[in-house]
Amino acid sequence: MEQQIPDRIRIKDIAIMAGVSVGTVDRVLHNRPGVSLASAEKVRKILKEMNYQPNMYASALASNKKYHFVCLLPKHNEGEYWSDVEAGALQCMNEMHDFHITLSMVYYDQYDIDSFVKSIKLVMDKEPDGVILSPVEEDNTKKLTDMLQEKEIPYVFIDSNIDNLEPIAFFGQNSSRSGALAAKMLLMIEPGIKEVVIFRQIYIGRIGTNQQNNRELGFEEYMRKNHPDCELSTIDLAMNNKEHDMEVMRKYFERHESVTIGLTFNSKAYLISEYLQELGKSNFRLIGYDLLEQNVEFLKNGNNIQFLIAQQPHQQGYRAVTSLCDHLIFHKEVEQINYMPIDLLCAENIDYYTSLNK
Amino acid sequence: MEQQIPDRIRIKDIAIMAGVSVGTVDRVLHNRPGVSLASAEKVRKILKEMNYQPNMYASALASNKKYHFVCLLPKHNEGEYWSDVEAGALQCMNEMHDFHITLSMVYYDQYDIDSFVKSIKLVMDKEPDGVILSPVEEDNTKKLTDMLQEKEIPYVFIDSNIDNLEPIAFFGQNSSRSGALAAKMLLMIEPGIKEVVIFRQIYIGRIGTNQQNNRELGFEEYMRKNHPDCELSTIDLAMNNKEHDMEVMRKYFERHESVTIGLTFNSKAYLISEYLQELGKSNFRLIGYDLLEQNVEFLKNGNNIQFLIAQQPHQQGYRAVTSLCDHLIFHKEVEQINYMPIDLLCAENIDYYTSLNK
DNA sequence: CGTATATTTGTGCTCGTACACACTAAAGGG
DNA sequence: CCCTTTAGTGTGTACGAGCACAAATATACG
Repeated sequence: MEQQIPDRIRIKDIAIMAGVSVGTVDRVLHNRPGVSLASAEKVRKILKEMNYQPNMYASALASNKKYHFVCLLPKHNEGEYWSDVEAGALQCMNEMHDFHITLSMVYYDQYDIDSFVKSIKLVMDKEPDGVILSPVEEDNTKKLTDMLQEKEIPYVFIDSNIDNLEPIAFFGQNSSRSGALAAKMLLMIEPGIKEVVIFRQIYIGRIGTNQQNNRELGFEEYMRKNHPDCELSTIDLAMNNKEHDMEVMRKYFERHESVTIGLTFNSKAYLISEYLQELGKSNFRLIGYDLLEQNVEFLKNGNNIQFLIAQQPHQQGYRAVTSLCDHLIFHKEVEQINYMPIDLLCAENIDYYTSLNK
Repeated sequence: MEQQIPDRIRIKDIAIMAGVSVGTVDRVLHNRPGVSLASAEKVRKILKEMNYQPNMYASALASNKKYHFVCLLPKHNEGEYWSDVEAGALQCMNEMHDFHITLSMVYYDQYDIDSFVKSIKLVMDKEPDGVILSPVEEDNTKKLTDMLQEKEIPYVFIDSNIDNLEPIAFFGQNSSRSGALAAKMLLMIEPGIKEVVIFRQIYIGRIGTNQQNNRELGFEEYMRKNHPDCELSTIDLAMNNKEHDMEVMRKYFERHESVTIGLTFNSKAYLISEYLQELGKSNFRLIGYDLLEQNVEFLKNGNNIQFLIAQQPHQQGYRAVTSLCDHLIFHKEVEQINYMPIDLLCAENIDYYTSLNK
């Protein structure tokens, strides 16, 4: 009925047991040269036997090593998706401050390839000990990661992963699976659905992550398997040009009067809801992504948005910093592929979600 | 585009600025006597101005204080709900080990009032510095909390809260709200539903938490408001007496042939699914609670269970320990009421949930 | 065999905080 | 006026680990 853990073994204890001094144990622990093979093996054996775990607080205190991390994210405004990621990373940095960690942000323009390429230099100039980034497509991302790899600087991917590159960790959602969940909820809302529309955000010259695409692919696959009779139509929107978008919407609904349910695989559900309101379609139902303040508001008020699928961006940022610390400071194994939960929010459970994830 | 935090101010720095020695600053920080009013105020002023934050690692290192926590939970088997809570608490203890924290478990029999009363002495005998418990009904819980309060031992409630008592923190779900979510999902599965059945777990002489009841109440209220025409029937099951339960089920379905959807507000959905299978009702649909291994298995395989509502028990245990540490060691404000997220799981998103919450 | 040079091992100070103890200065008592 | 008391203040050591440097031992070479 009880569980206790004995007082921890110190370097000193190991030294005594091995019949050497703390200095020698220290050298073994840090793989520093200047230890005879005999001593080294004796110490290593006892370390293993005793399952020595360093007191990382004492270690951080004694160590003068400073670690500087750089976090490279798309430029964003307050309240947008990326600001949650950033907040998570900053919070973790603050909590880890006594381990001599600092973190600086670098931003690139998601819609401008040059901007990312330029930011590579900005990142390298800071001589980081670790980098967190939201990757763009493979070729340009590789330009950065190759430089990092050469200098043996570990890096972490956030949001989307690239198979051929080797981050120490990736945090993000399994997009195609979350698309499947969207499909499942769609079929719950309207089991016999005949036609559904996907509101796409289209960028010109975008160096986009392919989250949106993968979600859509996962959605399509699920629909093909479970409800192949449903017709899938799409609307391509700019999302930053209201006149253009409204025109496109109007045209679409002229020919598709009967469509009353739609999805959007980006985070702009609130915007589409605004469009829909303006078109007098307040009964149109939407499934969207990400808990932007505006999305949440529309979800709560029952304005079109039925469900939002979320992926704990704050946690992603937080854990990205954590994994760099684990890797560099605590020398712990770091799990490489970390899929975040696919959270399903509606008006009934949204209130208790946000409180814990900020 | 950059954010840095300056090196932290130390006690030494404060001492110099205040024109006193570190000893004096130390006395002020710990509210120890032996400081003149003038010095005390000078130091306090500078502490505030400089927003001094102690290096808690150095502090833990220097301090010889040991903290022993006791966690009082219902007796349980591996894989049941409470084992997740326990695992979370133990994990946190391990991570906090260098702060000289130990944790011991005490269990009581959920179905035996005496057992809880007896466990009170077991808890007190350990002379804990903090206690985590899953409360029973008010009167008996108060017997313990009064003793704790008298010795000024802080305590944390897990799972359910009791309004008149004063834990430093509570972690649990808003049960009635989660009942509302269950109702919402029910109405999605079958919008025009005419009758639904609630599978109740009935204890004889139980000193139960009232989670199950509150969920049911929340469910009923939501139904009354949004779909008053639906008839709500109930089946009272023992859940530990198959013959009896099967008999009750058979009788029920003789008179309610057409009911094809049900809910259970306890964690035994898998058991009901087993019963249903045996009755040849594989198309019956269920909404249940808590991610027991068996529940998850049935959810994945599509055996009756459509949705499971979860509440991050592991997190509850983890954060309960955290809040005791924050309160006792780090002297941080602790949020008193902490509602956990109401997580909604189905076959499509269950895989990515568990990985992060264990 | 003695000296120079590696190689290996041990010592001592440091990090920021806690706390016991030593010290100072002022007040009170004889 | 000296001695004790007490309030207020300062100092030194400890915590566990890291790391520079000193010390001791082993090896090489004339």
